Order: sequence, then structure tokens, then C-alpha cells
Amino acid sequence: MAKNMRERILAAASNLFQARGINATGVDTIVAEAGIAKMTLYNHFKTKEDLVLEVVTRRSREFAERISARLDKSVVDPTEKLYKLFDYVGEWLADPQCSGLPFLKASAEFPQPDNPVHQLSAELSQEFRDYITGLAREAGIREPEALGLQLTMLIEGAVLSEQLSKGSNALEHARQAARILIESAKR
Amino acid sequence: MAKNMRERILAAASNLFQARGINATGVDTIVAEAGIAKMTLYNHFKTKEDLVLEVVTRRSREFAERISARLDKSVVDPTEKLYKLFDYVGEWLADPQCSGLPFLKASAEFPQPDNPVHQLSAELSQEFRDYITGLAREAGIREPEALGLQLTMLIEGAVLSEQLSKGSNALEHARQAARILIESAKR
DNA sequence: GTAAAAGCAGACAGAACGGTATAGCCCGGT
DNA sequence: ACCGGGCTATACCGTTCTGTCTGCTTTTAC
Repeated sequence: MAKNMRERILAAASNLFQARGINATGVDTIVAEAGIAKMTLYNHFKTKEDLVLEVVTRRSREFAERISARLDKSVVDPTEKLYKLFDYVGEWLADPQCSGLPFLKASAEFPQPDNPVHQLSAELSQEFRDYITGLAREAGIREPEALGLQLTMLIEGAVLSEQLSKGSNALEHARQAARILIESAKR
Repeated sequence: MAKNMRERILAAASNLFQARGINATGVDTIVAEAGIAKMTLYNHFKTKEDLVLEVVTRRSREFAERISARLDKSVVDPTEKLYKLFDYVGEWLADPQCSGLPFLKASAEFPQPDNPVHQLSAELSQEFRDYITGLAREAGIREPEALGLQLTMLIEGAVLSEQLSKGSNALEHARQAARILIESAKR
């Protein structure tokens, strides 16, 4: 049971943060959702902020690894990976329990640059961008940083648009834009 | 003075929401920043949420009008407007007191779809997208909705990237991507 | 000039916040 | 058999939250 506790707390917190926002979710609510005692939570996490940091990290890494695992497994052609990237983001976005890019939402709730959650979000966002830049580099793009950033912006914008107005088919349009940008960058 | 009170409250709230986030800013803090009595605030706004709604609306409209006013004044060629759009967003973004697109941050802090702030954010986001789609239509783009959404995603993503890691030159890369997309859409 | 409107200061209510303390229970290891 | 560590339940701390009330002063309008 001991090992499960931590996971249960993280899962409960993750769900609540996603549904109501981080600042709007109290410790008591997390405790109730996880079905545990308050002291148990504070036995595993020093403060609420520590819990927030770990939840944000996990969710972001889960997202990134879910995408990259699929890409590594099913695609070999490096350029094809860039296209497939949008397919897999689309699948992730179609999941009804998906609620946006974790590091983006976290950074919006903690705008102050010196805030630990904000700094973590910036790092995770950078990781994601670096990953896409890496894909562009493997695909032999001349300026992989430029295309990587552009594709990242498209994905972030698409996720936001889809969240704000469902059914806008944002990701499909992002994919079409990406194709044009990739082709243009290869020439 | 009576007319100024409202503006002073809105200005103070706007600054604080921008700097610390909406949920993290208490009414007492707003009152202190505005240099007024608490009852004066509640005399002008029924609840904090009412104040939030008006602040978000104003900031979003200010942004949109600042961009569109410049475009209408200085540019005549419809296609050129699409390019200049990124210049003016860039200038707005370079303003050190700028802190992201108001409706995006607000929607992140109030994720629940039935929340009034979230709904307002969705409407304001839609307004912005419609405006850009209108520009695309005037420029004779074949599928203005598609390009409008794509450019919107680029702008939103660029603003986020710039906020999360300053000096990434996100908007410049967004502009380059936009040029490619626009040229491709015109052909 | 005077009365009504609006602003002020500060106390206050009731709830929620993050976090702590305490006392007991249950269960596994030896 | 028993001991210790993790979990529970509950009460509690001080602070902060939104929102209200009151009594007094200033401004505004006619």
C-alpha cells in the first residue's frame, strides 16, 4: 500500500488541477478525492507547491513520452516523423480527459518569473521544443531550430484553440500548415 | 472623480491580474493598489467575478483595437495587412508591461467550460480569430477560415513562447512561417 | 446653502486556505 | 507476542479569502 499512496495522491491532484485549475484546488479537496488523510499527503510532499511541481512534471513528461514512444516505434523515415507528430498530438488531443498542455496552463497560473512552478514550466516547454527541433534536425532540415520553434508554436496554438472552441478542427489546420512549412524548409 | 473611480479600479485590477494572476490576487490587494475603500469597489462591481469579466474584456479589446487601428490607418493593400499584422503584434509583445494574451491566460485560470470567465475568454478568442479571418478574406485568400485559424495559432503560440522563454525570437519565426503560409494560400 | 450621493476607514462575518498536532489503529517483520 | 511505521480521524492554528455593515466625511447637484 505504501507505494500506492504517492501515486494515488498524484493522480487525484492531477485530475483536480486539470478540471478546476491549480490555484482553485485546495489541499482538502485533493485529500478528499484521494480518499486519504491529510497527514498522509504532507508525509509524502513537503508543501502543496512540491506536489504541484511533481504533477506538472509528470503530466508534461507523460505527454512527451507518449508522443515520442509512438514516433520511435512506428515511423522510421525522419521527415515522416514530423508529419506523424501532428497525428499523435491529434490523438492525444482527442482524448476527452485531455485538458491542454500542462506546462502552458501552469505557467499561466503562475506568471511571476521567479516562481518555481513558472520556471519549471519554462523548462518543460523548452524540452518539448528541443525534442521537435531534434526531429527537424534528423530530417535534414537546414535550420532545425527555426522549424522546430515554428512547429511548436503551431502545436501550442492548436491545442489552445481546440480547448477554447472545440470542434474548430484546429489541429487539422495546424497539420496542413506544418506540411507547407516542412516542404518549404526542405527546399 | 466619480467617473475616474471605475477606471482606477479597473487599472489596478488589470495590473495585478497581469502580474500575479487572477486567482492569486485578492480584493484587498486591488483595493490597496487603487488607493480606495473596499466599499467603493463593491459599489461599482457586484462581485469580484464581475470585475474580472470587465478587465478581461477590456484588455482583450484594447489589444485587438490597438492592432486593427494601426492596420486600418497605415496599410491599404489587403495582403500587406496580413504581413503587417505580425509587425504590430511584435510591437505589442515587445512592450515590457505586456503579459500575454488576456483571454488565453484567463481561460487557463478558469478551465471549467461553464465558468463565465472561461466562456467570455472563448468568445474573445473567437473575435480575434474572426478578425484575422476577415483580413484573409479581404486579401482574396481562397480559404480565409483556414488561413485565419493558422495565423491565429501562430500568433498565440508565438506569444506563449515569447512569454515562457524571452529572447527566443518567437514572433520573428512566426512571421516567417506566416509569409510562407500566406504565399502558399495565394497560389 | 443644503441635501443627497459617493467615498472613506475599519471592523466584522463566515468560509476556505495551507499546514500542524495528537491520539489511536492496523498490519507486517521478527 | 509485540513493536514500530504508516495511515486515519479530527481538531486546531493563523492567515487570507469574498463580501457586508456602520458611522463619518467629502463631494456633487440643484
